[in-house]
Amino acid sequence: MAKVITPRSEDYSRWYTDVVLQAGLADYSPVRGCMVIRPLGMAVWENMQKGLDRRFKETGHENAYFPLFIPESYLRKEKEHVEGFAPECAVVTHGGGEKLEEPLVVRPTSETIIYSMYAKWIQSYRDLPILINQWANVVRWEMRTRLFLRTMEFLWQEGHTAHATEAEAEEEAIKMMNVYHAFASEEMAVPCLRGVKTDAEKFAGAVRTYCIEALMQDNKALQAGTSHNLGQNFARAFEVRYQTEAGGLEYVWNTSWGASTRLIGALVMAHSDDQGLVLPPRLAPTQVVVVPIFKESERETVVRAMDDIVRSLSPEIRVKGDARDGVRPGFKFNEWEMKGVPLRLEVGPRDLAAGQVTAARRVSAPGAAPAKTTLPIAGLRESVPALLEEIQRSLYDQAADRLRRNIRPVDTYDEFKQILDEIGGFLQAHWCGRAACEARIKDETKATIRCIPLDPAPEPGRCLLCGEASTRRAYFARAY
RNA sequence: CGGGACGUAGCGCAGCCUGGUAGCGCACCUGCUUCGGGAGCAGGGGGCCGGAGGUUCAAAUCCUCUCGUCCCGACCA
Repeated sequence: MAKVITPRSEDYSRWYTDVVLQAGLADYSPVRGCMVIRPLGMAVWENMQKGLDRRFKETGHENAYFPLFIPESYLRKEKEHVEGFAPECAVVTHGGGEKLEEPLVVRPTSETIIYSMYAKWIQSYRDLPILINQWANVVRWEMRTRLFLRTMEFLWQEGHTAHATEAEAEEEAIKMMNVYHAFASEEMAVPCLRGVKTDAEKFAGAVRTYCIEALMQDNKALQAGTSHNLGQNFARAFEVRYQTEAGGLEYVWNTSWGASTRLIGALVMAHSDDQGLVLPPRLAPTQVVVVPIFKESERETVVRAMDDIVRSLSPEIRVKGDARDGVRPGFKFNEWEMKGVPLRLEVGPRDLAAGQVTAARRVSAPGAAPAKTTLPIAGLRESVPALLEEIQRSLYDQAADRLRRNIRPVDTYDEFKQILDEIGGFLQAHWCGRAACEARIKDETKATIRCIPLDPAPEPGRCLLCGEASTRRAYFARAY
């Protein structure tokens, strides 16, 4: 990548787009606002799917699939839901050359169609809980779009559960927020804040929305996953009732939770640099690339050594050998760095003579110079996995350190505005709990309440804006 | 829909002010030499200069209209 754009510069947005396009994660589509996910981006998404799906299964969920088209009337059944989503819906009015009797909405989210089915499936308390997830695409007619972060169509998973009790639904909603949090930390190496949304920021139709919030390298926040306690709102709208053990008839309690291909955007903005994409080893489609270095006369020996190394690491490690002709090693180095491969092994005659390879990490340990090291060929099966783990850990540590340094308690509105403008990051400030104060702060500073921590250490204070009594701090930030 | 910018080769751009044979870099094709951090040389292919009208002997260039894209705002996983 020829560009030298620092992540904190004013060209951050341009830098992000360059990284995505040049690494080959995605491309613009002929339809404005839509995105083509290229094989590299899809492979990252598939790895994310594996990690999330494993966690969903471990917590007792099953996958199912519901239709893309939703009768328009379904969306109207829940008042807040339709008000929240109607403006961004794509609607099909014609099919088979005829005008449809009832327009079909292309799902912006699937609560309505799924809960209409749950109404058929649930009769008794013995049918509960229902714990279902679906992997799908959804469409939201966005005004302004950005690759991965906001596109008109995106891929995601949405979990939809039904429970017999309010407490069980609440527990589920919090559990799934924690699943997202663990996934982001352990696999994406992206540390996140956890908490609950304010009423103004919550999902249309939810009682409470829990979320995880990540911090990007330009110090703007990004919502990375949400989990909603829907109460009985949709159960009432779709008549989802069950007979209790005692014989009574009750509405079920629902949750829904989702995470999308936006996570790929989060991954890029959290780790990548001016060399291009940086992928954490656990999600990298290619974890190790082996680049042979040779003069023509040495070709056969060196390529054979490369093949041996690739074979010895497979299939536990996702490893590729790059024996392409006509491309010089320096070019390959830069290309694989641009594509985010976490670890590169260089094999040349000098290395072979010494029984070793030269190892170059895509990102060095914090503070360390980006120096190359050598590894004995005989021990690669042990040293490479260990090195990948170390890389994964150090990526997380760097991001966690950056997050920690960019959470600041703030007590006056002037200081709040100053830090927002000059530094950004998360600001912990007291808030009285009134929507009017929240709205005015958003209006005047573009900062929103990203979340309120679940277990705040009680701390009396005064609202940032109005000065009324407050018992805890909320996290504010400018966000994507 | 408000405010700003821009449409010239696949991509990125210069040329426009001051009208006169369509250019550069990257990419692509051929050949040789190269190969431990984005190779060098030589040769080559590729354009309705977004579209329409006008002015002119002559328009990428000047004028009018139009279409489209991008950025900033309102909406948002």
